[in-house]
Amino acid sequence: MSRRQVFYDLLSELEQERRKDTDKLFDKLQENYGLRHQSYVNYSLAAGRQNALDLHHTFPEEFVKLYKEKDLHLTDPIAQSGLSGIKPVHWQKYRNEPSAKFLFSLASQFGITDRGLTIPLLCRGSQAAMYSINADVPQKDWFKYRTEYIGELQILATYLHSARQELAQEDETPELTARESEVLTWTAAGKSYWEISMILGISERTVRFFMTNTRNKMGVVTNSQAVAQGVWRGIIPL
Amino acid sequence: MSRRQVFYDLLSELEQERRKDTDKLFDKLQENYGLRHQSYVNYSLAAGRQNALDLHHTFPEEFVKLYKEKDLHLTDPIAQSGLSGIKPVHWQKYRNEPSAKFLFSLASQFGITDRGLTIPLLCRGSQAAMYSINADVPQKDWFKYRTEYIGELQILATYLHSARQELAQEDETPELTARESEVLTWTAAGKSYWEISMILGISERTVRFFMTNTRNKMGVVTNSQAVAQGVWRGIIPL
DNA sequence: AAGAATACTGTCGCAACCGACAGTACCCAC
DNA sequence: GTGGGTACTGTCGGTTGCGACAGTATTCTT
Repeated sequence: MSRRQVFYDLLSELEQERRKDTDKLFDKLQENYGLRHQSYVNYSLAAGRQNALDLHHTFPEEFVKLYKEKDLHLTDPIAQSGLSGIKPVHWQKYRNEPSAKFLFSLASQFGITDRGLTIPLLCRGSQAAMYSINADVPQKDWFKYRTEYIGELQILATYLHSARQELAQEDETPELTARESEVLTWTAAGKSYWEISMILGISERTVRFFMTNTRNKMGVVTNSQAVAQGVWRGIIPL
Repeated sequence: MSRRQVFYDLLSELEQERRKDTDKLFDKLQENYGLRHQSYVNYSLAAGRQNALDLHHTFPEEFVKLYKEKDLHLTDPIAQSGLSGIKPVHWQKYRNEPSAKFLFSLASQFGITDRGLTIPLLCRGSQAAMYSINADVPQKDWFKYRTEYIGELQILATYLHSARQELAQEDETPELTARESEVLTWTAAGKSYWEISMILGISERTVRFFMTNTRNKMGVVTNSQAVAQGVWRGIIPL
C-alpha cells in the first residue's frame, strides 16, 4: 500500500472519529513516513513542573533523560519556537545557533540528525503542544521529503493531538477562588500587596495569604511565575 | 503549472520568509485550489481591544453583512467548532443541525454550498482564528477533493495566519533585545535575579539592568506586570 | 568624529516580597 | 458535630526587587 493510500485511509478514519487509539496512529506514522524518530509533547504546565506533561516519543530513552536532566527545554531554540510560534520549525534553521550547539552535538551522539521538523499544535487556554519528527533521509532528499510530507504530517499531527486532548480530558487547571484570581489579576496589573489591599478593602496580610494560596495551587514559586501561568491559561482578563 | 507545483513553490517561499504579502497568498489559493470562497478571521478576545477583528474574505459582501447583522457567529455551529476546537470542521456535518438551518439556507441564496471546510488556527493568548474554504466542486468529487487538499490547505493557512499575526504585532509590540527577552523569560519561569545571573553567566546587576530596560520599554512598573504583557504578546516562550 | 544603541558592572538603601509562626469566623457536607 | 474549605488577620525576619547614583567597552550609523 502506497503512503498516499495510507494517508487517505487514516484521514477517513480520523474524520469519522472512529480512531481513538493514538498509539496505532503513532505506529502508522512511524512505518509509513520514513521517520527515524517522532515525538508528541504537550506541556500542560509551564516550566518547573515536568510531571504534568504528556510525552509520547520514539527517541532514545537515554537522550530524553539527558534532555530533561539538563533542562534543555528551557534553552532549546527549537522547542521554544515550537511552543511559542505558529509555523512549523525546521531544525536546520538553528544548526549554527549557539544555544543549540550542545543540543545538536548531544543529539548526533544518539543518531539523531538535523533533518527534523517541529509542528506547533493548537491548544486552548492552558497548554502548549508540538509534534516533532526526525526523518530517516539523506540531506539531498530532505527538501523534497519535507515539501512532500509536511502537509500530511501537520494534519495527522492535528488529529493525533486532538485525540490525546480528548483522552486527557481531566482538567488539570487548578481552581482558584474568586479572591485568589482577583488578587492575581491585580498583581498582573502591577499593583503591590498594599495597593491591592486598598483596592479590595482588606488587609495587606490577607492579600499575601491569597497570593500564597495561588502560588501553592499553581505549583510555582514566584508571583511573576504565577502571573505567567495565569495569563497563559486565560485566568487573568487583560 | 500544476497545483502540486504551485504548492511546492508557495511552500518554499513561505519557509524562507520571503513572503509577507498575504493578499497574494490569498489570491494564489483562490486560483489554484478550486475555491469558490475563502475567509480568514481572527477574533481578538482581549477585553481591552474588543473591536480588533482581522477579517479577510472573498464571500459576497451582502452575505457577510447579513451574517454580522444577525450575529450569526453566536449561533453558527461551524464558527463555534472552529473557534473552540482543534480538528478541521466539515460543514456538512452540521447540515441538519437546527442551529445551522437558517445559515445554510441563507448561504445557498448567495451561491455558497455546503462543501466547505473550516480549519482552526493556533493562537497565543486570548485570540482565536480560523480559515475557511468553500470549494467549487460537485458533491461527488467532494470527498476526493478534501482528502487531496486538506493537508496543503492547512499548512498554507498556517503560514497565512502566521504572516498576518506578525503584521499585526509589528504595530505595537516593542522591541526587546535578545538579552531582555531572555531575562524576562527566566523571570516568568520563577527564577530570581541571582539565579538568572548564574544561568546566563553574567552579574546579578546586569540581570537587573535588563529587567529595568524591559519594564521601561513596556511601560510597566513591576516584573509581574512585564511578565503578563510578555506572555500576552507571545514574547515569552513557556 | 560624534552619537546612539547594545552589553555589561558596581554600590547604597529602602520598599516589597515571602516563609513560618501564629490565630478567628463562617459555611457546608457527611 | 467534626472535618474541610473559604475568608480573613497578626508579627518576625530574612530575601529580593528596584530606583538612583555611578561607570566601561563595543558596534553601527550618520
